[in-house]
Amino acid sequence: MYTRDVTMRDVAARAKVAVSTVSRVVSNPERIAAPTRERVLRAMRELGYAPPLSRSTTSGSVAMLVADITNPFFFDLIRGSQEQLKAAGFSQLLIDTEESPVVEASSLEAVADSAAGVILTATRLDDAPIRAAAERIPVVCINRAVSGVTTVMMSTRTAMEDAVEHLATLGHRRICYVHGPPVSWSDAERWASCADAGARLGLEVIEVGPHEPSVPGGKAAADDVLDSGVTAVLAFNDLVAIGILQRLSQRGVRVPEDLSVVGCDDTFGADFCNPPLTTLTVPLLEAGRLATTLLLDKLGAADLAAGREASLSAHLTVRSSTGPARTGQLVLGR
Amino acid sequence: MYTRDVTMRDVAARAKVAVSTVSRVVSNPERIAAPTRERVLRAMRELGYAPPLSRSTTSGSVAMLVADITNPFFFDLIRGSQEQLKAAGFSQLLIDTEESPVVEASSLEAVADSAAGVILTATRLDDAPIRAAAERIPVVCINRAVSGVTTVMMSTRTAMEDAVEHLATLGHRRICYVHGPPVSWSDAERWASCADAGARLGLEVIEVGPHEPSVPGGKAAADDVLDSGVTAVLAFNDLVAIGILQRLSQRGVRVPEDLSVVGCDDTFGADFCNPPLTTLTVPLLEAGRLATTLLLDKLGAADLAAGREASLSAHLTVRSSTGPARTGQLVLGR
DNA sequence: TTGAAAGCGCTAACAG
DNA sequence: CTGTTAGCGCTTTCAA
Repeated sequence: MYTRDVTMRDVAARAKVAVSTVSRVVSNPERIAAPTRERVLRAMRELGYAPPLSRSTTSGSVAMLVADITNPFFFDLIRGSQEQLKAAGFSQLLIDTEESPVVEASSLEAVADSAAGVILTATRLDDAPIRAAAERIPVVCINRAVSGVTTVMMSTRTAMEDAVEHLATLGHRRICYVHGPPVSWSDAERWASCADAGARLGLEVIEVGPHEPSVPGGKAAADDVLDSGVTAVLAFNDLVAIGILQRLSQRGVRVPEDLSVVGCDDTFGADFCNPPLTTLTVPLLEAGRLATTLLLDKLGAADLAAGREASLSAHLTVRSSTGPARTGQLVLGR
Repeated sequence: MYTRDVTMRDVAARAKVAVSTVSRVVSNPERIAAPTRERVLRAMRELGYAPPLSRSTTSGSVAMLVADITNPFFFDLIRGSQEQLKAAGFSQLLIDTEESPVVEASSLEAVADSAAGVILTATRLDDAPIRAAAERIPVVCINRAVSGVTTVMMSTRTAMEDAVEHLATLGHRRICYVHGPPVSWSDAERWASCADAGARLGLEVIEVGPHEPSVPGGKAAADDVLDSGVTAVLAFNDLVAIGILQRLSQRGVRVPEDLSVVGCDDTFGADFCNPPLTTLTVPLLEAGRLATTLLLDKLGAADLAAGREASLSAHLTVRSSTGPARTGQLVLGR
């Protein structure tokens, strides 16, 4: 009958006080004399009493699920969200789903009733569980369209096309794209952009992968790339590109003399790796900010001058709020 | 009187069922016929009913607080902890304290009653709040000694001494150490190691900083380093070292011809930056594992074959469990 | 499968 | 500052 393992009654008995006193120690500690309070707290510890958790204490937080906390791609998404959360007085719970839909599902389950809302970034989940979660708790997705769920998309289409065009200008006729995770929306969009631009420019575009979106994944991809006999490679992201660079260096292939390598996202590492990487910028910070603003809006916890008009549509493509410079720009190796 | 904004009674009325039915929908959904369940769920959504949170749903998680989620130093700490948590069926909550004691304190406060335990890594907090937290919830620190609180320390003393000796062998007579955060235990230990080794070998060792333990921090430090007229620099960590490398490259200073740079921690980026970085390995993965094992031990949630003997002491220095190779080893630039 | 009702854990009003 | 007590939210037993 609604029995807990150890109750306030037990604590009260051990501390020789009334239950109400125990109750007050939990909710209004300052209203209780220090010695009595100490006695009660000690009894709690000894009995292992866990006070009831009021939703208010725990719901001042918003969870952000990321596929790989070790992937710098997520850094600015995290930072952008943090900014907005801090301004609204919320705290951030980060969860690494380790690129696993299973871990992601159980994590989502776990935070669904401890956080006020959830931001799903580059989720590996099917539509169904995402919709199910969205019924229990406010959800915003980044780079994943699910009907009925608010979504922020970062398109890299034009930048990808610029990159392919750039390679064509350099004289490349046969290039390849290294796929990331099969379930990734970004991967699909990036591949489509490559294929389209290649067709338009009369280039032969080969597919390699899928591979893990990580440095080891890139190393694995490098051998496939060399076998394919292309002269340039576009990688799903910078991590993969860096992995390719490392493996090529091991095998004595020179970049860019023998092979051109282009990454994507312009994340941490792209600017100081060797040789410097050509990559595409993506408005990560802005996307993190916007997703969070949209979520806070759902929670009724934001004033939201910015981002309001965007929230009118459930599906939207982020555009940089700081001018056109940072959106999907091609950055040549430095 | 213990009133909630919206209760099961309200939901029951709207869905035209008994409260007990609503209760069952929350705790045993499968015991309720699908149509009734749908009606109840819809009423919940419409009224904004939030089911009571049972501790069990929420306490299957352990929080790890990190000073900067963007700092690769924490990657293996996170991964090591994850491994152990997964094995014990717990989930991980990551919190970025943004190098701020204020944010850290409030985050700690926030998770204290939503997580089963907390791991504090490289905390910027004073002893008092750490001890206070440890009274409410099981706490383990990494790289911070607080009496009465279980701690895992990663000493880099011998590796640091090796590094200084290595520089002396190369002929350097005047070197400097770039400080990280003033409150960091690691910083104090690293500086002490440098100073001792320098004195022993008759080198002049200059202090620079403190600087932010980040790439921008390293860039800022680089100018101070050049002004000091040394021929070699040991940085608090790899991020700072990489920042120094970048700034030196901008100013046309060659590494290692004009100036030797040594980092610390052998983190992501150290192996592919340009020029390659000489750095020190630290048993991060093992420390993350051990700290987590110790915490799970406190929770009575682990079988713990490994790490048991270590837990006998509240303060301990981690030694690599995978042989001597990874502990505090000097890694020359590749 | 569902409802009625009993009873538990907890809080809050009130008295001292 | 603390105990008594009424009463709320919720779960669970029991019966249909």
